[in-house]
Amino acid sequence: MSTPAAEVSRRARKKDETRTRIFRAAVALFREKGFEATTVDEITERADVAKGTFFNYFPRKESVLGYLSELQLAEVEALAEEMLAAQGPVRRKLIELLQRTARVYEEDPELSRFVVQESMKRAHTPSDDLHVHWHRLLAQLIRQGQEAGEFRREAPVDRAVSVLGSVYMGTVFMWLCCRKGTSGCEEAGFPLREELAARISLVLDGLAA
Amino acid sequence: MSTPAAEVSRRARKKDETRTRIFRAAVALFREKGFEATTVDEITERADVAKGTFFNYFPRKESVLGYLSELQLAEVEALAEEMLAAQGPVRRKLIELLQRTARVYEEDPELSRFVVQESMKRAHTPSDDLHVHWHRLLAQLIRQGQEAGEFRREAPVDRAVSVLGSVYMGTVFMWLCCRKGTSGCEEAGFPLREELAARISLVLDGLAA
DNA sequence: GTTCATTGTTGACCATAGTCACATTTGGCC
DNA sequence: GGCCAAATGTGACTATGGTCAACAATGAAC
Repeated sequence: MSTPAAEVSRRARKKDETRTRIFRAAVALFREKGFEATTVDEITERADVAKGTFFNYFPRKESVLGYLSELQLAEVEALAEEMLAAQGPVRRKLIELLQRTARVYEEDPELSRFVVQESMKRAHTPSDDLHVHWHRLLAQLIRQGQEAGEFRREAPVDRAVSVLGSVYMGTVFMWLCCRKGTSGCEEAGFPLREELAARISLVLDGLAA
Repeated sequence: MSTPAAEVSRRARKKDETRTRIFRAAVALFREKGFEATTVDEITERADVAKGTFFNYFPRKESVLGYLSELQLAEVEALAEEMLAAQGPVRRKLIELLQRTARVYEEDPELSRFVVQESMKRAHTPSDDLHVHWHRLLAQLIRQGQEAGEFRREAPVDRAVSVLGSVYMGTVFMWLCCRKGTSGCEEAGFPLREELAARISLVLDGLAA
């Protein structure tokens, strides 16, 4: 073919395969022995590539976590569109969206702690496409609420998104750090989805009397 | 003396001196060349101690940042007490407290980014005395607001503190990442104290109509 | 099938955070 | 002063994340 073979040239395929192999090996090891305890050497050994190859695909060890959260966010994107299109009070849709998004962390909280930490580092750099997109989706939902007369129109949408985002991230991260079994926390922590709903409700209703 | 010499034995003094010398050298270097670009070797060289000594006082390079934020928080503590005792609407006191607390980050935003990042890592572990204390101070202020009839009594104090804390941290961190000159952000960012006040107000008044 | 630029792979190499067994200092006790 | 246990200091050493110059595979053009 003389065209650049729209993403299916042998090269592109091999490249994708290699990235996936490295990614899979890395995540598997992270789950088995923890993020910090896993070395890049172990990852490349399991993925059957040289060490240098790892850094061709992921500039830093932590970048694997970034890629993981990209995949996770992609899954949630469909959900967000669904919520935007759904009927019913925006308040309920907002809370349900965030609750269902948070579910992914419940699968592997230990690893998620590092994923979220990495996310937070990048979350606020305006050049991060991932979070810009997420921000935009939330913004649409808020605007929907304003148009429906459910939310106050004076509140700037961007500010509202930032506040809700902070509360979402803060809640998730606290839950990840406070679960039973986490070092420095023997007590049972709190139920993530319930607390998330409660805190978002608090923001919606306001603390003032 | 036969008593343990209430913290002023020669040993204790020397220990303190050494810790301070290491701390000062570290912070000076962080400001000069950035946190990541500074090596532990450089720090110990400037402080005139062996490398191992550094790790006697700070288990990890990042711990220096933790100690720095302890010192900063201690300064702010007096301010918090002052606010608790002051007259006037709790809303205003709360906003002023957070605004004035945030000021410390404006002095050296570049370094503060790492300080705050480190803080966030520890912020949510229940065993961190520093943040427990901060949490308690905020809680007292909120309770004051409830008793004055300014804040809703149904809202659990702990939840309110967590929400306000998340918004505070999120705002500060976003500002630190989005200032003019930060990589990936040419635009001017936003004025920290104004945005902080606006977001806290949003939480107090609620987003719902 | 030969050539060649481009893209991808490799592993020896480097920098540095963090460890540890040993040396030194301290201060209480006789 | 001389002794000792505990606290503190030391720097050679290790482990590991990350770099890079050389090398190999690829595929387009002829």
